Amino acid sequence: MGMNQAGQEADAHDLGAVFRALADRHRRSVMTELAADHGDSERGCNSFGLSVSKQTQTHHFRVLREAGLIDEIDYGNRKGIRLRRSDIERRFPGLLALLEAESPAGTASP
Amino acid sequence: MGMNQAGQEADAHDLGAVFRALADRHRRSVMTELAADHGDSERGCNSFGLSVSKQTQTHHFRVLREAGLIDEIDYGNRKGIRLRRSDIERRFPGLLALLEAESPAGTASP
DNA sequence: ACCAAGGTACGATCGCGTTCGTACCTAAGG
DNA sequence: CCTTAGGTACGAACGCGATCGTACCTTGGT
Repeated sequence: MGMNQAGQEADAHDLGAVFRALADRHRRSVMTELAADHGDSERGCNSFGLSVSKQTQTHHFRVLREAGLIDEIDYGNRKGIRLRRSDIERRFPGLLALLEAESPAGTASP
Repeated sequence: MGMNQAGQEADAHDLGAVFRALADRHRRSVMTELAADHGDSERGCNSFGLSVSKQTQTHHFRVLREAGLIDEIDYGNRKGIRLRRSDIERRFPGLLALLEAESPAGTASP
């Protein structure tokens, strides 16, 4: 029983925390990628190509989690990142669309 | 001819600048009030009740202007603040709705 | 002309967030 | 068991942004 879904924040009540989270370049790029993937597949935290140390990555993902934007699934020695799409859409409708529009493939939709 | 509409930024190209601008408590309260006023009336910069010095107010309004969120109309010894609603809606549809939802009177609509 | 009110420019301070170094933990594999 | 890979905890350094003090400018009133 070492595995749990530790870390889920109750909710993103605070729009300020969300804006502060999205003010950072790296965190915004993570959210942009997540928002663009409508399949909401679970991602590894190395799959974002962040050019910072792993300690800093830990910091950034924590900020995103505490803002209620992502879930971090703890597998012990691995970590899964999942977008809290439905929660975000409920509290802040349109926010993910703003991020998706910033995606490199944002306007490319056959 | 001392009066001009000095200071209009071309546009809010950068979503990062917008999020950074809205990350601050005082600037966000200004934008919340502006977003809630659908009449888009011109406001004086003292009408927001910001609890900071006037130098700091100058700073905050400049950040909002440089992010493309407001226009500052220069009357010489007075200043007018106006929301760039149509521009914001075009570039970042839904953003003002997010802010308006945070308004104290957000859900109160007769 | 003078003065008061509102605003800006420049500079300094100060706190917070980002970043990384070191050390430690956990699971998977030889 | 030991090693390796991924992740976290703690703490320090660094930079940037928020804030204000001082000084100066502009307009309107007296």
